[in-house]
Amino acid sequence: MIVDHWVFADERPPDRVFHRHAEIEQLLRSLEPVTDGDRAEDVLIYGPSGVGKTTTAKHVLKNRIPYDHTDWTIVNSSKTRAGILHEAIIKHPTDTAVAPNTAADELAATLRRVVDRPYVVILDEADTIRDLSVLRDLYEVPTLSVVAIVHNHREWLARLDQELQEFFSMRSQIEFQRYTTTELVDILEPRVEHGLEPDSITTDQLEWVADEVAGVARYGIQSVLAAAELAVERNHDRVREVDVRDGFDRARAKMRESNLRSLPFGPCVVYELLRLEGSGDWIAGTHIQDRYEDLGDRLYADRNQDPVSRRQVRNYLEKLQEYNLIEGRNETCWREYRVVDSALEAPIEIKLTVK
DNA sequence: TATCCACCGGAATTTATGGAAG
DNA sequence: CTTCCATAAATTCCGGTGGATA
Repeated sequence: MIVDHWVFADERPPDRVFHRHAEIEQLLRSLEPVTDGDRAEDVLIYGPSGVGKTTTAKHVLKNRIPYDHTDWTIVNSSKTRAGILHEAIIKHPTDTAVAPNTAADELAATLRRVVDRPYVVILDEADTIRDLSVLRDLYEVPTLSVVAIVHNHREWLARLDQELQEFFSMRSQIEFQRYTTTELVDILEPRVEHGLEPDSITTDQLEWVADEVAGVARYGIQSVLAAAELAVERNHDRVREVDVRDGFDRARAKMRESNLRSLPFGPCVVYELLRLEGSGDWIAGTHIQDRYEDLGDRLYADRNQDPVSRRQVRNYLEKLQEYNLIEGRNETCWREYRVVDSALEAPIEIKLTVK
């Protein structure tokens, strides 16, 4: 049934980009000056997750711009001013060596010195950048241009200071909308063709998946894989309706599980506390904080760490929500939480002694 | 209705850690 | 070894909120 898992991996770029023609053309127009060796126009790309923003930007830079005209890179692991400048320097083809703890001003100077022809820096997940003044540093590099990729462009622009805000508002903004069902089917089909045996899954079933995942490609791809996996486990010779139906849950569960595994010990403790105390029911935020305080050192008994403050427990709860592991309700006072999947255990062991 | 109080979460500040340069 | 600069995590501070109490 499944002939190639890699086809479904998040990191795998698609063979071609579907249904982003208008967006590609618009991006190309902004980047056009680089073919004459000039600085490109800066671009703001926005839209929800999983709709091809990063994929499209990468595709355009990689395949649609002649390489001998332009250097480019994608920056997404760094969230601070110095981190972004550092990444932009070391990823520049001049291979400049620079220490990771250099002062930010110095990094900005180095970048200005090193870049002497068009250089496009893609700022992926730019809404998570802490210090947006880095945009000014980048702007002060004569031939450097920025492609910023964000979820909410209004919020992002609001965080900029007056001058930068005006600057970016004047530049081209490209909106990416959710894929329609038929568009998403076109995206799923080549993966199915290369990743599964022929006739493993019907077009109707793909349409169902595309519809269910509301235009989010990543979720759709994982759902197809999950359905195929279930079919294999159940000895079905092709994907059946029940496999598709259960595939959605499995896909979500897998995404949650990998999220949970990526979290450090502290948030895991709070997660596990909430899971064991609540068994799926809503629990007052204060109660979790109380329990955490009561248990105190015992939670960290076999670790070289101390328990953290109540405030930090609240930060953990917020983080767990971002990762879709828990839900919260009541915005102001009397906040309550519950785990999304009470069967999902954190990869740690804690003992809940007397209540 | 007026006052009180616990809680939430934003923002500023401190702490822990680590690499590089002097 | 000490100093400098960086980051991420944690703590401290505090204003807004809204139920509780008199």
